[in-house]
Order: sequence, then C-alpha cells, then structure tokens
Amino acid sequence: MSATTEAKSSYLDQLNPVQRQAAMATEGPVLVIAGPGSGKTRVLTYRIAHLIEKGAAPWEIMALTFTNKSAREMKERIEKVIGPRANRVWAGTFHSLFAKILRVEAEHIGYPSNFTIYDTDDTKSVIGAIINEMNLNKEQYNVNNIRSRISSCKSNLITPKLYVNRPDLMEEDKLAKRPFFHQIYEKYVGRCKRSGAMDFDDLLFRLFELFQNHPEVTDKYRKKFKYLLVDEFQDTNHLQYSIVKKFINYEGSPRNVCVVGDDAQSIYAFRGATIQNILDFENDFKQHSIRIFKLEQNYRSTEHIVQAANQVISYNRRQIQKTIFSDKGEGQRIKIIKAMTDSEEGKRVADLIVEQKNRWHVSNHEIAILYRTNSQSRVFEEYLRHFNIPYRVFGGMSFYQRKEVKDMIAYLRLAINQQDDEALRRVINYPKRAIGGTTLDKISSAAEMMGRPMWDALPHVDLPGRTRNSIDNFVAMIKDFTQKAQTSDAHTVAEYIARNSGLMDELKKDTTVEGIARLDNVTGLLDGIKTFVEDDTVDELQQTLEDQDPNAATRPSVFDKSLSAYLQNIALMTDLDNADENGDYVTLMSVHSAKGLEFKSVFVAGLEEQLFPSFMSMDTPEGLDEERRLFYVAITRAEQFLTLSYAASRYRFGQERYNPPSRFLDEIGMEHLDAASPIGTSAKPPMGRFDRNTPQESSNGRSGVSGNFKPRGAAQQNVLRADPKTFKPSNPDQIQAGMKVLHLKFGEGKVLSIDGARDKRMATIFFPDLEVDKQKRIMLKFAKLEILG
DNA sequence: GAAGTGATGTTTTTT
DNA sequence: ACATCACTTC
Repeated sequence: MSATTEAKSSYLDQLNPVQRQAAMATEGPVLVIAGPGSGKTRVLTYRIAHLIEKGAAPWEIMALTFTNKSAREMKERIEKVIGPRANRVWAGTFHSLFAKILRVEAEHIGYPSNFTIYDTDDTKSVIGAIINEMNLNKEQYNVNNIRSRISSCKSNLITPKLYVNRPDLMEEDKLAKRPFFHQIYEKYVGRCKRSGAMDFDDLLFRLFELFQNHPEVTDKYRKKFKYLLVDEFQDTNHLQYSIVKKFINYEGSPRNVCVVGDDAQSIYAFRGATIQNILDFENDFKQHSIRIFKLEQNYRSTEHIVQAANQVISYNRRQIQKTIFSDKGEGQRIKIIKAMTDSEEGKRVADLIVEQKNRWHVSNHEIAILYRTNSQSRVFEEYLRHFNIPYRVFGGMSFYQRKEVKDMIAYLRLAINQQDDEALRRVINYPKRAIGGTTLDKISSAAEMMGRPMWDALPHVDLPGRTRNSIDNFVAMIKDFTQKAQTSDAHTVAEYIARNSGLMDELKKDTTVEGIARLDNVTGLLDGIKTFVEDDTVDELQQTLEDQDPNAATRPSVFDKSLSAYLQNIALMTDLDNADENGDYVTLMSVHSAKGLEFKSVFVAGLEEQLFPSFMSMDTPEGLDEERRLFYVAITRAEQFLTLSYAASRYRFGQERYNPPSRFLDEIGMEHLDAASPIGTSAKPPMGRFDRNTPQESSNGRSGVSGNFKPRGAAQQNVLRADPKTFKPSNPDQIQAGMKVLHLKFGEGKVLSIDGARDKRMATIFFPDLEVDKQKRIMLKFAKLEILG
C-alpha cells in the first residue's frame, strides 16, 4: 500500500487496508471482528495513537481489557508510537478502572472509599457462613453453586429485589432444591455492604448502579471519556455491556465506541460471557451509522494450521461468517502423537521438544504445552525435568492464594478496614488466641442482630472472662495496627504487623520444608511491599483524577505509599502478572490461560473424549460448541509447529480410564496432517491394543524432588543497576532538565523535562538500560536519584 | 478444641 | 490421587 495520503502519520502505513480503516474510523460506533493473529492489538493501539495525534487528550480515552497483562501490553505499544503521554490513557481491566472510579465516588453508594475487594475465597466463605447460620443442607446448598448463581444474577442485573419479580428464576431454584436462594442472596449482599466490601462482580455492578441512580455522576464520566474501546468483546457479560452503553449510549452522544472481538474465541460462556453482546451491539447501534470491519488475514500461523482451524470451527452451529487466511506458506503439517498411557504422552512430547530444539533451533520460550485441565501438567513436568528442559507451570494455586499469604493480607486488610468481616474471621484466632467456634458464632449472631460488622459487635458480646480478655487484647492490637497504618508507609506497617500479630513467630515454629517455604512466602510478600514503597514512579491515572478534581487533596495522591494504597494495588493482581518476560523456559498452561498468546511451537495434549471435550460440557450442544471454540483457540496459538497428542489410557480420579481419541481430531482434514500420524485410518479407539508395551522408566509418577517450580510472585526484584553502597541521592531541588542522573533501580538516565512546582515537581527521565517503559515519570520529592552531570 | 477417620467429588476461571 | 469436610474421639 502506498503512503501518499497519510504520509505524515507513518505508523498507519504498518496496517493493512482493513486494519487501517478500522483504526481511522474514530467517530461513531465501530465493530471489529478480529480472527486469531489478525493484528487486533495493533489496530487498537494505532487507533488510540491516531486519536491522540488528532488532538484527543490521552485521559479522554478509555480502553477496557480483561487482563492486566493485555492492558500493560497495549500501553507499552502506544508508548512506542506516541511516547510517555500514553501512560495517561485510561487503559486497564474493567475491574481495575471501575474500582478506581468507585473509590472516588464511594460516598454516593454508601461505601467507604477504602472498601475491601473480596476475592472468590472470601465470597465463598461468606456464603458458607450464611448457609451455616440458616441451618441449610450443605448438599442442596452447595457453596460453589450458590456463588455462581449469585454471580450470574449480578451479571444479569438481577438484584435480590428484582429476583422476586422473576418467577422463572424462582422456579429454577425450587427445582434445584434451593428455595431459600433468595434469602441467601439478600443476606450476602447485605453482609458485603456492611463489611465495606465488594466482590469482583460488585466492582461492575455497583458502577452500573451508581450510573443508574446518579445522573450527575454519570454525566461527569460521559464528558470525561470521549472515546471508548473494548477488547475481547466476545468475553463481556450482559452487565459489562450495559455499563459500556451507560457510558456511550445517551441522547446527543457522539457514540465513539469501538469494540473488538471474535465470536469463535469466546471461551468464557460458563462465566456469563455471551456473544449475544456482539449481535446486540450491531443492533443497538444500527441507527447510528455503525461500521463493521472484519480482520481476516492471520499473520501468526502457517496455512496448514489456519486451514485446520477453519475446518474445526465450521462444525459449530452459529457463527459470524468470516474466512481466515494466511499467506505465510503451507508450513509444516500438524503432527499427532498417539500414546498408550498419559505417562508415555509426557515422554513423547518431551522427546519431540528435544528434537525440535535440535533440528529447528526452537528455543524453550517459543514452546508451549497446552492442556484442558491443570492436573495434566504433572507428567510433562516429570519428563521435562528428566531432559533438563526449563519450564514454568502457570495456573494452579497462585502466590496470593496461599494460606500464609492470605493470613498476612487479612491482617493488613483489617488494619485498613475493620468492617472487613472475612479478614476478621481469618485472623481473630490465628495464631491461636483461644477464640473458638462457639465464640465466633456468638459474635456473628450479635453482629447480625445489630446489622453491623462483626468488629462493632466485639465489645458488646456477653462472654466468659477469659474469652473476653482475649477479645479485648485482639481489639487493642488491631487498633494499634490501624494507628500505625495512619502514620507509616506500607512496608513499615506490614513488618510491624507481621512481628506483633504473632504470625511470624507462629510460622517460625514449623521447621519442616513446607513450613520454611511458608515463612519464605510471607517474607516474599513483605519484600513485594517494600518494592511497592520504593517505587518512585507516578501513578498516571491517579494523577489525571487529581488534575480534574478540585477536592483531590482529600483523595489518595499520585504518590500514595500507604498500606491502603498497596492493598488497592494488589487486590486485582494475579499470578500471570508477575511472570518474568525474559526467562527461557517452556510454558505449561491451560488452554484458557493461553488465550491471546502465541508460540512458535504448540503442543495440545490430552485430546480424548471426556477430557477435551470435557465430560462436564459434552452433553449439551452449547457446551460442546464452547469446547470446540476452546480447541480452536488452542490450535491457533501455534505459529509454525502444531502437535496434538492423546493417550489410550490415563489416570483420572485415581483410576485408570480408557477414552477414545477426541472427535475434534476427526474434524481436521487429512491433508493437514503429518503422514506419519496415526489418525486418518479411523479415529476410533484402538480397541484390543491395550497391551503394555510402554517404556516403564518412571511409572511411579511421584518423583522424590518437589522443587518449587511454581511462580513465586512478589519476591522478584529488578536487577540493581546502581550499587546501593556507593549510591548517594542528591538534593532533588537541584535536578534540572538535561542532567544525567543515576537511579537506584533503573540505572543511568537523562532528565528530559521537569514539571510541577515545589512538592509536586516531577521529572520525565529516559533510562536507556530498561527493557520496556524506558521513560519514567518520577516524583522528585521521593526520588532516589544521584546527579552525574 | 485438636486430631484422626471415612465419605465424597472432582473443568475451565482473564477479574 | 487428592483435597475437603462432616463427624468422632480424646
């Protein structure tokens, strides 16, 4: 394509014609249907860059994503095009951006601005307690079912009040033998509210409610955000789309909204996501000259892979018509590995990885093993270890989910928000303070009676002398922590709490390997808090809020290092967020977690009926379609090498099971399969060939070593670029634009500019040594900078 | 209130 | 296999 008309904006030349149209159609509603590897992030980032070039202020643009990682990636890529201004674009996850707004507007909805965010475990624990108190049967009222039912109500805008107007739903719950669902739901909502807590769904739902009931507030944000972008639109639920419409769909609105998605990659229907939103979007904006673009060229994979993917997805019943194509050449055919056992599958995959490394010089980080369930990782770990191939397992239990970490965080939460019942329950008797179940029941029923959080009930409960004493000591201790949190930074308080709560002493008592690991995790958390406190870069989003808000002084500042700020920061973090980008390891993860990623070589394992497709989903057409989309996502992660594997027998639930090869294998045409592959004759189970000719080298599965291969999260530190011993921070007042400076963590940098006055002086500094985000904005008051000249 | 026993149910989960 | 949990026993 020639660059005649848009010569001045050269970045647009890097787009193909459809991509470019989509990026430049800045006014009015736009729907982009983007196949896998079709450059959708590229379109989004160039679209934002283009908006800013055309004069939009960065903070007038909101880009909503599903993961922190993709938000970060987007920001980095915008920064490459337009520089550090990019950091003031409101790009983030639905949950994190909405939480930021809710903290500012909390008073309108009767929440404290330092509200706690309840994670799934907290939620389940609240529901469990309610079921207990109501003396309901725990089998009929399964906590997980109730939790997802509540979540789905919220995602469909059904409050407890509205629920009683829905005879269909009440009938469903009656049939499911849980007629008291409504009462549980109502209690749950009430209890979160009085605990000053929001669960993940509340972060969305409460914003919707705020907009619904406070037009003046809605108006403010409608004016603020002139352009809205939504990534992975196929994964939005009804509630998320409703909020998008609140922002954008009103009388007189320019409706500058761009949603990007792919119905074929929708894999979260089980959580309420619905591709109906894509179809609705088309309808809802029909009257407003909506433009629709289809990105159909795949720049990621070779032709065999793309065509196989097309064949597979064509078996799904309903889909938006599109033809994905690649011009990367035929490439390698798809290999299929047939193993007798799951253990042999592990070995054969590891063998092939070794071969690919030798023959094609594929690096570890270019390889991924994907599977349907996390428990499948073990056999691969075993053989990768055997071949000394470094690997990393994603998923499973995250750092923040570990008991000891949660305990520590519960203390921190309680110091900030004493209304937080879940935190209180967690630590009131840990370490042991002789406050048992009986006492806890008394406290919680007193709280229920008062309609107040448990903390408020503590002084009023009638208790035997010894218990009373324990409670009083506990209360005094927490008050002391709260006091401390008001005056010290997050790390100082956290250390203080770790020591004085008795938690550290308790952990130190356990000298087993696991016990030491637990203590390590808590110190790791403390290190993480230290890093947070020492980080002297500015929170750009907070700053735009401050810039625009006359009452900013009463709000958290851009440079807030309080415990409260830290907790807000980590509440929405996951394990994937601390992945280190530069390591050379093979990636092992579930297909779900692999969405959005790409690898030169991909192995999709466990392609057997009952496993992939999963036995939980395969009996309904909708379930099966979703499994197929999941398989589609899996194979479209591969750039050049795709290997599919299955085993005739596999240990599942402690028993050896035999399952036929997955039907999905049959859906790939022979012409795309490696001739040496065993499929094709017929994908029927190889009945009668169950003889045991499997190599038996490591059949016992349980290897003695249990090295910690799981991500360690918080503990990772930046490489120190300056020697802390010789480092002497200079007087920040003397720092001027143009100077060369040394930063303790970022190394040498050049001061590009200074803005702000006195306390708020800020420097924009360029650090050439950094991998990403080379330009940082640093608050001089706190800076750790040495002037070099 | 701890510690041991037997029954039970197992997917995926960006936030 | 493995974790979770209700229930028993000390």
